[in-house]
Amino acid sequence: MTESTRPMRRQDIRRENEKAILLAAEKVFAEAGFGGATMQLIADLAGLPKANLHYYFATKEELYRSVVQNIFEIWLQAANCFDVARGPIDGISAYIDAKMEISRRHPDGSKVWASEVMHGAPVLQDYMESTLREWTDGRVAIIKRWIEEGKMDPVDPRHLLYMLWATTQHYADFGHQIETLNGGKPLSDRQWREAKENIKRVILTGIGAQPA
Amino acid sequence: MTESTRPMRRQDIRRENEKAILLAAEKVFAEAGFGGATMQLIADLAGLPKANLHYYFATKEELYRSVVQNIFEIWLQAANCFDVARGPIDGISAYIDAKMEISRRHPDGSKVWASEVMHGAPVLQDYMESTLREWTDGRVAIIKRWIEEGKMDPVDPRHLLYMLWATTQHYADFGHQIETLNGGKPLSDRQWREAKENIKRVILTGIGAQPA
DNA sequence: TTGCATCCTGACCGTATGGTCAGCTTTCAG
DNA sequence: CTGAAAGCTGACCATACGGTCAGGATGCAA
Repeated sequence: MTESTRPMRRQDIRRENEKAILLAAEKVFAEAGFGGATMQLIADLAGLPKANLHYYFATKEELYRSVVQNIFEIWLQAANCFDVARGPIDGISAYIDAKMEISRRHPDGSKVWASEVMHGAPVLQDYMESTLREWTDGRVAIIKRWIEEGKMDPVDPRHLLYMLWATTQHYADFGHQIETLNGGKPLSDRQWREAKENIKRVILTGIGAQPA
Repeated sequence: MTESTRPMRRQDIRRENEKAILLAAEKVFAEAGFGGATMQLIADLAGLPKANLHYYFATKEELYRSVVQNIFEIWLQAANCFDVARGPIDGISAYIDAKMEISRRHPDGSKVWASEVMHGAPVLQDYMESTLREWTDGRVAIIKRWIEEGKMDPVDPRHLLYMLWATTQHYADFGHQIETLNGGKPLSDRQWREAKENIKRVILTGIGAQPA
């Protein structure tokens, strides 16, 4: 393909192919769902023969699992913004920004994750019961503290988190709908900025967030 | 099956079978996605031989289309609450209640709709470009009027609508995640009430809604 | 009762898909 | 240079799926 350069090292080959496959898989799984995706389609998009996919990922399930895990990592990383913050304005603003950026940059990943959860999390149930639960409990504790410190109104922390997740992910998962309602065009830079601002403003005002 | 009663009328047979098939299909499509769903599974769940499905619905696509259209109808009906209202507090409250009720009563339908949109609305693109667009434009106009009349802060109407959709549908589409984080149990009546109240409170406060 | 339209279904078919494998080429340590 | 390990792939296979169909069962109008 792009190889007019010298032959690649073994290591590089492995890394590049896995990356290409995962990227292609993410897109195909997002567009067609697990059931609708075919190894052939993924192979074509990755520019590899189908048999080569099975050399790197034994089964379709294994490949799918890798894709979903990748998303989950990214998803969790957005949490950092939350922790460092001194109060709801900092923390929630940063979290919304981070999650909106994920929705914009990794819409396919977001869709695969949504699909996985919608279908009852067949591969990631264990993650949800361990990692996700811990993560959520941690954030709930932070929000509770903010409430106790009078930094925001007494809103149920869980429902607030759901609201944050829902609102930000919507821009990825329902991106096609938004695009259609936007005259068939993707949101512009300006529109993305407006979206973020609107969400932040409504939610921060809505919970009565006070400057730290 | 349940027929210890007299033979059914033709009309009834048709209606009941179509209903059973659509219900089963909704569930299977929701759980497995279009690609993952099989006619055999739907047939089993509906308690009918597979061939009988094809007597009522020629193809899998046709059956799917019927399911998605059904959802879309329900979805649009929730709009009425919006129209009758005098101001944002009435209108948005009622809309949130209606959509939350849909999320609770028709989670499968909601998932199928979400799936359809996530995959680029292959069957319902035309609907989105006509009916949905008109509906949205109408609601945007109403919200704009409310803003002009000083009944709420100048929030971008579209992003507000997305926020309403996202937040309410989240409880259906990501119901499994919420359930997992709720200790593996479905939300109780009380928790559903709390969810509604939280959403309404945050959003109505967030947009600075004034009593009509 | 009769005739017909509707309703039903087991058996079947072509295709597409996930996965396998034997054997090839390429890299690289010693 | 050499041999073994890693990487690659066309051809193949079993299965499962959507869809068909011939013919039987059933409701119903006349």
